[in-house]
Amino acid sequence: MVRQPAINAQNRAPLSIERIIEAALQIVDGQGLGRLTMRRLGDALEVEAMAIYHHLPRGKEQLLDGLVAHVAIAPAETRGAAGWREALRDWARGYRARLLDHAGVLPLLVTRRNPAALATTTASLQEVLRLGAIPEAAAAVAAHTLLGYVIGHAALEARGTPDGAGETVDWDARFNGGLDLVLAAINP
Amino acid sequence: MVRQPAINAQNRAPLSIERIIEAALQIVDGQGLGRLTMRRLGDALEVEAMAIYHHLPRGKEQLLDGLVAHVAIAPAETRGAAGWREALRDWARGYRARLLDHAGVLPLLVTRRNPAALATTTASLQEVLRLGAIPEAAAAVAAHTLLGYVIGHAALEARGTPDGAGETVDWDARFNGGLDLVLAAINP
DNA sequence: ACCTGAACACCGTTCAAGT
DNA sequence: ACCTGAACACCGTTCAAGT
Repeated sequence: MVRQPAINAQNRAPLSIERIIEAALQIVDGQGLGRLTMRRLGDALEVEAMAIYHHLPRGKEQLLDGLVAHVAIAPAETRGAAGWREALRDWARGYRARLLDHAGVLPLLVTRRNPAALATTTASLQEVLRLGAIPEAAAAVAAHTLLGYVIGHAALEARGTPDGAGETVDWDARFNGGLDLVLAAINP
Repeated sequence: MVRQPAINAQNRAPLSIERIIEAALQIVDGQGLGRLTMRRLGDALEVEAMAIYHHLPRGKEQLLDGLVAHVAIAPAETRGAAGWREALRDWARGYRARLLDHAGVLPLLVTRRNPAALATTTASLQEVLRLGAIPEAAAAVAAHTLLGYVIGHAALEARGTPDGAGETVDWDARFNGGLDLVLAAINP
C-alpha cells in the first residue's frame, strides 16, 4: 500500500505560491492593502513570516506582482469582424467586475508593478480590434482608450466619487453608459 | 526701527503646511512615493520629524491628502455651448500633464484618499457640459467617462505599458487620439 | 506656540541554524 | 528542501519636556 502524501507533523498542507497569493488576496480584500504584511500573511498561513521567502525569493515585491497578475484577464478571441464590439463589451464588464471585487489591488495596477500583466491585456485588445477590421494605428489608440477608461472608471467607483450634486450614483448604469460612448466611437 | 521678522536662532524659515507639502512633493517626484517618510521629510525641512505633527495633526494621512489636493485641477468655465468641447480638451491635456509631472501621486489618487478633490473635479466637468447644452443625465455619464479616461490613460502612460508588438509608443499622439474619440462621442 | 528626545509597537529582510 | 529564531535597520506615532 502506497504511503499517503501525508499531512506533515504539524498537520497542515505545505506552502505553495498559489496558497500564498490566495491568502494575501483574502487579507487585501478583507482588511485593505495597508494591512498586508509578511508577518500577518505568515499568521494566516500558520507559518513564520520568513518561510514565505523560500517560495517568493523577491519577497513582498514578488507577492504584489502576483496579486496584480491574478486580477488581470484578457478578452476572448473573436473570429472576424462579426461580434468584436460585443466581445469587447463583455470583456470590459468582466474586467471591471474583477477590479471592483479586488479593489484593494487597484493601486498596485496603477503603480509600476508588473507591467507584463497590462501589456498582455493591451496586446489582446489590439488583436481583437485588428481581427475586427480596425486599421493598425486606430486599433492601438482604441485599445489604450478602452483599457484606460475601464481602469480609470473602476478607480472612480472604488473611491465612491460622488456626483457634484451629492446624489447617489447608479454606477452600473454609468459604467455601461460610458462604455457605450467609447465603443461607439471606435469605427473601421 | 522695526524689528525684522527675524530668521530665528537656527537661521531657517518657520515651518508651514505649504513648505511641508512642497518638500514632500519634491521627495515623491525625485525618489518615489515609497521613500516619503516622516523622518526623511523632517530631514529635508531641517527639522525633527515630530515637528511636522504640529502642523499636520492627522499625520501622514493628512500629508498624503495634501499631495492629492495639490495635483487636482478643475476645468475653466465656459459661457454657453460655444467652446465647451475645446474647454474640456484643454482641461484634459492640462490634467494629464500634471498627473505625469507628479506620477508618484497617481496611486494616491486611485486610493480612497481625499475624495473631495475628485468630487470637485467631477462637479466642474458636469457644469461645463450642462452649460454646453448637454442634458443632465448625459452630462453625468460624460463627466465620469472623461475623467476616467484621463486618469486611466495617465496611469497606463506612467507605467510605460508597451504595445503588443513591443514597439515604442507616441504617448502624446495616443492620448490625444483617445481624447478625440471620447469627446466626439459626447453630443447634445 | 513651536520644536525636541526618548520611547513604543510595529515593519521588511538577512542569515545562521535546525529538521 | 523547507522552515524557524534572533537580529538589524528601519517605520509612524505618542508623550513629556524644553524654549
